[in-house]
Amino acid sequence: MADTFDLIYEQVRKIPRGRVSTYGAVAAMAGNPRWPRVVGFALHVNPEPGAIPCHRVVNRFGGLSEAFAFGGVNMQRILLEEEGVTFLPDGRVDLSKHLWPDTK
DNA sequence: TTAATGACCTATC
DNA sequence: CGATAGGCCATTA
Repeated sequence: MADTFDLIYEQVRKIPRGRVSTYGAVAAMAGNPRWPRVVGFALHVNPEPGAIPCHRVVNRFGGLSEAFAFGGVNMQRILLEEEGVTFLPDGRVDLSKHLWPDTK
């Protein structure tokens, strides 16, 4: 059942606080660099919203998702800000400062 | 069962 | 270097 999803959830759960990761990165870390779309679906299902911080997962542009499963997109922005994430005036997350893992 | 779509990304020209 | 096109997995209808 939760075989492919479990890997994704595991990766998302490993995301440190105050940091954001991308679907492609999570998928790649999960062991499948061709699941960015499945990752989105996995988070869409979000069977454990209390253990799967989807708000820490953003797309390659740093833009959050519009179909947030927690309660609201604005709530996601607050959560990230509370965690210490910086938001750009464009409404995107500063991947250059919170992208995880830090590609350096 | 087949077909289409989707919280996307990577590769190539 | 920059831009464009296509493709992959899974799910749902």
